[in-house]
Amino acid sequence: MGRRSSHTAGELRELILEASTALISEGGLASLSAREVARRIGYSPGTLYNVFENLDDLVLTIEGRLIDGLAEELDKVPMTTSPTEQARALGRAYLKYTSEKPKLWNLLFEHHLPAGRSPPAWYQQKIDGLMQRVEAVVAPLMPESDPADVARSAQVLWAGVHGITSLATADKLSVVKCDGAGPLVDLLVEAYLAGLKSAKQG
Amino acid sequence: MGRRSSHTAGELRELILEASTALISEGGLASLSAREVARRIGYSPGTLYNVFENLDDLVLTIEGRLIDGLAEELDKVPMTTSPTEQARALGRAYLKYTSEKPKLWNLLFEHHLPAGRSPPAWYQQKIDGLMQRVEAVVAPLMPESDPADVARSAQVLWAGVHGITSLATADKLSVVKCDGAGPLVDLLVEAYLAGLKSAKQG
DNA sequence: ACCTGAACACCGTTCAAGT
DNA sequence: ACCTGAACACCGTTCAAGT
Repeated sequence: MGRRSSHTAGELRELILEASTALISEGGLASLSAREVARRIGYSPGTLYNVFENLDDLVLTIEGRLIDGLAEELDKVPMTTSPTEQARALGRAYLKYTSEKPKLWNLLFEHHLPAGRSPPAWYQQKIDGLMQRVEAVVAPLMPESDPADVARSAQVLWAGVHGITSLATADKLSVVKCDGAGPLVDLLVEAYLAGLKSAKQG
Repeated sequence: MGRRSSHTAGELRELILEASTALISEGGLASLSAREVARRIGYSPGTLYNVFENLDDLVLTIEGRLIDGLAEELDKVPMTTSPTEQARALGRAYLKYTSEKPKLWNLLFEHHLPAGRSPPAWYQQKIDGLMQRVEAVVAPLMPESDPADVARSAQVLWAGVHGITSLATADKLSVVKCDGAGPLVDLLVEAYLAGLKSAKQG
């Protein structure tokens, strides 16, 4: 049929991303299919491949937006309180963001590139950006420690919060009830940071 | 062709599970397909459906074996040392088990039942069994606390270790280098438990 | 330049038909 | 009783052909 021109290239791209995001939000990565996206936006399957290299490319783009969205939420956390309070707020923000659209966030863990391929450089940069936000909060709590120790402590804190939210939103590993995850995040942040302090003093 | 009888029902079941496990170990859940399993064991696709209800049923069976395998490893941890040392050993055992076959362990998080369906009762029981092992180690550290607090503390510890191993074996979220995960688990266990103690005393 | 739709090589699952 | 293989309804991706 040839050019349709009812949408600009940018609009078409947005249409595809919106439809894909909606599908994943409802049923996870397994519900995403190029043909279903094409159906929903009224184009043929081939059109997706004019805009994205393939489904992996499309999914990576969505993942990038998810990470950006979390970074924005973390930036809203006020930095005027005590470091421990900041860390708790950071953890709560992570929990809130990821449990509001759990299937979408789960995309970061469900989706794997084919064997040899590694994620693009911008992807790792976005992840690093998240980590830096955590380090900035942990650093004041460890004034005597070198940067490598601060980085490790931040990684552990981050991973711990991730672990709680991951198990809370998992449908099969419900060692944690989703409603009760908030207090668990608080407990982790408080006990872990208290332990860090006492170790440094002792 | 009719009956082949070169394998008993039990042998056939084992053949299917072995081929499936091999496929997942190599390329994750995405690499599993009923047709490929059938090809590898020299049967037709339909045969799988005489043995398992469907692929979800097959995958749940594999997941059950993975959980059992982890439980066995945890049971090898000596219970003669201090509770903190036991907890560290438990965390290390989890890390070792899950990072030896990361794609296989990832199955528990990649695989989702269809919308309405929930996992069988035995599944949750196996998960509970794991949690009880952690609680048994945490309980002596919190002699003054009621069982609910012990349970929550154990959940947080478990989730934290899971978070570290999860990020260490993830191919895209490498906030944690896989080699360096051991010390991070130690750090989490030690700091968190130290923090728990000081909170109880304070 | 942009989009289509047929084509190719795959899927999961069912079930009548064969031995 | 057990197994097959064709059938159905799907996939991702490509690309010659159309406007």
